[in-house]
Amino acid sequence: MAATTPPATNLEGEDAREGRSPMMPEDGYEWKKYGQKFIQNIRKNRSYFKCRNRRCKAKKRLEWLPSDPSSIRVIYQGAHDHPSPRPQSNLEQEASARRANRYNLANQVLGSPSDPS
DNA sequence: CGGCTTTGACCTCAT
DNA sequence: GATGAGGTCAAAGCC
Ligand SMILES: [Zn+2]
Repeated sequence: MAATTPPATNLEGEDAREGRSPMMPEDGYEWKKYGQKFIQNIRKNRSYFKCRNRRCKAKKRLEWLPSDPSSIRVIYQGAHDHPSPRPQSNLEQEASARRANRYNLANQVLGSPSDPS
């Protein structure tokens, strides 16, 4: 194999930083990731997000199976002190609000592709 | 320069 | 009293 060591052609690119952890799901707010841990209790991966606003105590956590990173569960904790600086989608925005109303003002669970229960 | 992401270490609570 | 799990903060690196 002559070990050519392709210098320029970065074909194999280690740029494959994708698929590791779910990207920041913009749901209408800005979040800052501050931790990630594997929960043994449910055998799931958990990502911890905090609202960009220091005044806001709203937190968000992403939970997904290491075997199925496609299905992500979003758990919102706390409430915001400021309106959404990021209009997401009239349709989804209403849906989100409706869901929150159905569950709690600070404790909702969203399913990724298809919501289970 | 600022801001965000990632990992490790540290803290706390329950058993 | 110690351990494990869960949760949070800080520092470094990168753009
Ligand atoms: Zn907020």
